[in-house]
Amino acid sequence: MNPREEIIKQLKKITNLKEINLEIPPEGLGDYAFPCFVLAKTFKKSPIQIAQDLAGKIKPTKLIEKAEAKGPYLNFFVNKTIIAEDILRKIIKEKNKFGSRKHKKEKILVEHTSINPNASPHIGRARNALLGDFIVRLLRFQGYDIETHYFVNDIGKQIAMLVLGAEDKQKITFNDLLNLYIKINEKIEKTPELEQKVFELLKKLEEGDEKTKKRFRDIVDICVKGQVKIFRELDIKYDKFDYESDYLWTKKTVQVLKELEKTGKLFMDEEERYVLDQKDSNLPMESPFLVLTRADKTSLYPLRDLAYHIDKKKSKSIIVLGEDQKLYFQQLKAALTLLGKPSPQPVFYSFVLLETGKMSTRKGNLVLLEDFMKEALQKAREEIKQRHNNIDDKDAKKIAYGAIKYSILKVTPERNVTFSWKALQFEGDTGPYIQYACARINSILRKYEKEIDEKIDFSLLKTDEENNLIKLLSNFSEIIKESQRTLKPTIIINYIYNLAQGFSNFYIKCPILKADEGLQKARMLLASCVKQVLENGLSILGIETLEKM
RNA sequence: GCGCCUGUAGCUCAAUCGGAUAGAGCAACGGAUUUCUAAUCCGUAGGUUGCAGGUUCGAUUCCUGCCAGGCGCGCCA
Repeated sequence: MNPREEIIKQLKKITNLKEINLEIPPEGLGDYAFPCFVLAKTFKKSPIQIAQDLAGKIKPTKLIEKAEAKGPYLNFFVNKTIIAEDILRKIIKEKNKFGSRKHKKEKILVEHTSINPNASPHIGRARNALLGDFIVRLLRFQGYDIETHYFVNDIGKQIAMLVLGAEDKQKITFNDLLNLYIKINEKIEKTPELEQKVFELLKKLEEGDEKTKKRFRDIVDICVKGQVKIFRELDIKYDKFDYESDYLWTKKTVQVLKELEKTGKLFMDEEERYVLDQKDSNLPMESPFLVLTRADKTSLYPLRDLAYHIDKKKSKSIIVLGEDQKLYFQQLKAALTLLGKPSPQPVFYSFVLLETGKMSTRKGNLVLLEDFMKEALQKAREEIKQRHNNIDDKDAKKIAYGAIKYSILKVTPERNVTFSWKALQFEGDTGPYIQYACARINSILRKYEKEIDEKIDFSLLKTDEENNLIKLLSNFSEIIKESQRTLKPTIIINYIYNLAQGFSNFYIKCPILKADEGLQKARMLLASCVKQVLENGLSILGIETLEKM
C-alpha cells in the first residue's frame, strides 16, 4: 500500500464517505490534503472545526507521519523515505512501462489526419495528426491494442477539380499540386461553367470508367505519398489507409441507401436527390436534413462516410476532427444510431489562424507544415553549431521536431492558435528544454561509468529538491490516468515540464558525482528515474531524447 | 438570426469534475559559470481572469445577459 491509499483508507473509515478526493497542497503545507468542506453539512460544523477533529483521529503509521489541520484543510505529511524507496524501486523495475496501468487488451480503432489529398498539408492539419498520434501513443502506452486508420478522401469535388486542373499537364510532382489546386479554384470561380466539367468527371468516375479512375488514382497517389512522407518524417505512422472510393466500388454506399430506406426517413427531394430526414434526431439546426446524393445520383461525402463508419466494425473507435465537423458529426452519429450502428468518440480541435487572417488551401493563404519543419531544422542546426563542431542531422531533427510537436500539443485543443514564426523557441517551456534535462542526465550517467545501484540508503534523499522530484515521480500514474480520461496532451506536457524544471533545480543545488559515495549512489538512482519518467512522458508525445545536446 | 467553442500579465500559454496566496515561459531589468552541459539557474517587475449580474462557505471554473474572436447551420468534405 502506498501512503495515498492508506490516507484514503483511514479517511473513509473515519468519515464514512465513499469517495475521498485528495489534493496536493501548496508548497510546504504537506504532501496530501483533504478539504473538509464536503463534511460541513453532514457534521453540522464548520470545516475548520472538522479538520481539527479529524486531525486528532488520524493514526500515525509507518507511512503517515502526521496529519495537521490548517484552516478547512487536513494536511498529511508522509514518510518520505518510504515513498522514495517505493517509487524509485518501481520505476527501476517497470522502466518504460512505468506509469501505465495493467489491464486486459482491448482493441481500439483511431482515425486521424485523414486530410484531403489535394496538396501539401498546412500547419493547421498538423494539429489533427499530432493530436491523433498523441492519442495513439497514449493508449498504446496504456496497453490498448490500437489500429491507426487514415481515411483517404480520394473522391469528390475537390479531387475532381484537381484532376481537371492537371488535365493538360505532362508530369506532375507533389510540389506542383498546391499551385495547380489554387489555379483551378481561381479558374472555376471566374468561369463557373467549368464546374459542369467537374461534375461530369465525377459522374464518369462513379460509373466506373477505367480511364477516369486511373486519372484520379494517379493524382491521389502522388498526393498521398507526398503527405504521408511528411508525417512519416515526424514519426507519425498509420496501420491502414482506407480509400473512400472503395465504398463505391463495393456498392456499400448503395447498401447504406437501402438500409436507410427501410427506416422510412429517406426520401427523394424535388430535385431528385436522396435526402435523409433527421427531424426526429434533435439536431440544433433549422432544417435537419442530410443530403446523400446529387441529382445525378453521384454520392456525396456523408453517404460514403456513413458506409465507412459502418465498415469500421470495432466496438470502440476514436476519431480526430476539426471543429468545422462538429455539427456534421452529430448528423453522422444520428444517422448511424438510426441504423443501429455505433459511432466513434470524437475529439475536436480548433483551427490555426494566421496573423494575416484565416488559412485556406484553396486561396493559397497558408503556411505549409514542411516549411515550418525546415525552418525549425535550420534553427536547430544553428543552435548545435554554436555548441559543437559537427552537426549530427539526426540530432537536429530530434530537436526541431520535438520543438514543433511540443509547441502544438501545448495548446489545449479547443483553443484557436494564431501561428507565428516567432513562436518556435528552444528555451523555456519547450521541447528542447525537456530534452536538455535528459541530455544532462545522460551526460552524468556516462561519467558515472557504473551500474545504477538500487540498494541505497533512501533516507539520504532529503533536500527540498530531492523531495520535490520524488513527489512528482509518484504522481505520474495519476497524470497518465487523467490524460487518458480527457485525451488532452496538455496534462502530460505540464507534468514533464514541471519534472524537468524540478530536475534543473536539483541539478544546480545537488551535485551528484561530487557527493560522498552513499549520497552519490542515491542521487544517481534518483536522476536516472527522472530520466526514465521524462522519457516515458516524451514518448507519449512522440518526442525523442538525445545523448548529448 | 440560431447553435457550439474560446477570451487569464505587454506577448504565448497553464491552472488535475468548484478549493488554500491565479502559475510558467518569452520579452524587460538585475544577478549566477576555477563546478556533473548557461538550450540552465536565482531575483525584480508585470493581473479588476473580456464586461455586468447571479448561485455558495468559496468562482478563471457553474448559471443568465452583453461584448469580441473562431466554427457551423442542403447538393464542399
